[in-house]
Amino acid sequence: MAEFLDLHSKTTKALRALAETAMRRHGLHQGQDHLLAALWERDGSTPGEIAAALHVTTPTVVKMATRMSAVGLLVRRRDEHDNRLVRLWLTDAGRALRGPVEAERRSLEEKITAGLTETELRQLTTALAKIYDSARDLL
Amino acid sequence: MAEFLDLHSKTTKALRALAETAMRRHGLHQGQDHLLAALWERDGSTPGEIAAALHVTTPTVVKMATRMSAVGLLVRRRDEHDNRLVRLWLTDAGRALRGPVEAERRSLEEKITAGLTETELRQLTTALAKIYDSARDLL
DNA sequence: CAGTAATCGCTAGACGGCAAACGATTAGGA
DNA sequence: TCCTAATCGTTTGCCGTCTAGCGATTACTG
Repeated sequence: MAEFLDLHSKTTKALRALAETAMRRHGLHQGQDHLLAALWERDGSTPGEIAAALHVTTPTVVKMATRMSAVGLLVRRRDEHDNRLVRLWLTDAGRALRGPVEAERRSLEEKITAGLTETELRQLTTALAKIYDSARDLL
Repeated sequence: MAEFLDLHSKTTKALRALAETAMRRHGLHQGQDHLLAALWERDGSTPGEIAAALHVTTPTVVKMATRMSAVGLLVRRRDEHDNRLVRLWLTDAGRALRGPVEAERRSLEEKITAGLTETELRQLTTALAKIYDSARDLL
């Protein structure tokens, strides 16, 4: 009964736990690395843009930004031309995490996929992408 | 950069959203169907047992049980022989959801995997199981 | 040009999830 | 037998996530 969904769910929880302990080593909470990644890619993005990039709602980004701002990873600043907008800017501390965090993430991916051959991994990625597309269509 | 992890993360969010709207049709919140499933399988389980079955911590089950008890899906009762234990028992309302919820879950699984051939689905399941095993080992 | 509509970020409140600490009960050993 | 250790459920507090609703600013339209 719902074989794939159950397996996916279990895997998700295990991967989340791994990612969490990995990121905690750098003083981050689960998901905060993704927010940072968005800023590493485009510093000064707005909460709305980041939310779209992370497949998350705006309030989620707002809350995370507040906490991350409190620990000095980024700063909030209103846009000069459009006063509705807020832009998030990395601090030196936020920028400094890029190397270590990206390495950590690559390392995790490698460990996780170590048991698969190249072919298996390619097939897995392709099939999972199809699942993702189906899910998006049903949304 | 972390190709598989990113894809998996996106897919998880999409599937979660789908499962949530599906279960909301039956008045349930995300994950509550799993707790019910554990009781359908073995009514009178303890929070600890359910937590283990769901790959979740005990406090999570306790909170969910409190809410689900408030809406009349189950009842709490202390074990007669061991007063440390609490057992969760389904109400008629909780039992009545089994058919519809299981059908909903099967339907979702079918829709999600409709784009894959039998072979692709089998390969996907096998590969994902390997990922899961790797993750568990690293935990 | 004025007023309405659209766009944004934010707050409030709820839920699933976790770790840590607490209290009560039972089991086991000196 | 009594005292300690193990076992459980629960509480507390935090984080990520969502929906709904609010307030402010900008854009558009008559």
